[in-house]
Amino acid sequence: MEFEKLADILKALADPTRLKILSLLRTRDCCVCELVPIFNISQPAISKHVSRLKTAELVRETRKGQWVFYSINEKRLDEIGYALSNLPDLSEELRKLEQQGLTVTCE
Amino acid sequence: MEFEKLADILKALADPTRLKILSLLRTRDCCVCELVPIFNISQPAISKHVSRLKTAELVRETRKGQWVFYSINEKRLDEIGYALSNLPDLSEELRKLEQQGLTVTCE
DNA sequence: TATACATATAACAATATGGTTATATGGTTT
DNA sequence: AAACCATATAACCATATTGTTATATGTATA
Repeated sequence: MEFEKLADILKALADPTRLKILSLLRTRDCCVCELVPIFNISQPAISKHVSRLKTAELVRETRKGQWVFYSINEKRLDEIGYALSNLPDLSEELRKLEQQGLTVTCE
Repeated sequence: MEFEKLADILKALADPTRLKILSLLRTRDCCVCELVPIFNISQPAISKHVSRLKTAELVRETRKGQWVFYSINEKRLDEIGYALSNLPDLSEELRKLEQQGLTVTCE
């Protein structure tokens, strides 16, 4: 995964409210009106948080009557964990740097 | 790991420049003056990025003469991957919600 | 159809983020 | 001591983030 895209998904994860929402969704799918009383922020704030998670494909939504239920995309979460433990090999960049004589040698 | 702390570390990771710096450090330790020509941002910008990574304990620094070499803390990175795949169980919170009659049932 | 409820969007404010240039600090070398 | 090089910090700016309140939209129901 490219750095820009990985960074975007990490930004979606990098908020305590959104992490707690994801944790809650591990137990079961929830709709916005269930999440609101758990946090002390407004309904639009919760709505924006789940929307951010949806954009990053960390959750999916399903409308059921007047409610919209959100579910966690565990696969996406594992994908990110994997990407972090397997960051790309950039030794080629460092070799180029060396060819330009820009590396620091220091025994 | 608590949500606040995990979010802080994820914020440190959630930037393409910092992700690339971490990738470079996988190959070998680097000092700031080696990183600067790889990116087209200023030396102080790079300095602030590595400082952010250091605060999150994602890198460690070692002074060698006039240079400061940064090394990756792979353990920390794996820790985060693990935390993401094992978010806490908040079923208790949802049980409380149910007792308050705030859950939505919808067959 | 009118009303009610759940969710999303708009407009705004305060703060955080990521860059800049200028300058200070720490260590090396002449 | 003076000059030099690497790095960090300060002051600043533009933009992004995260919350607010007010309002629009979508669906169900009296």
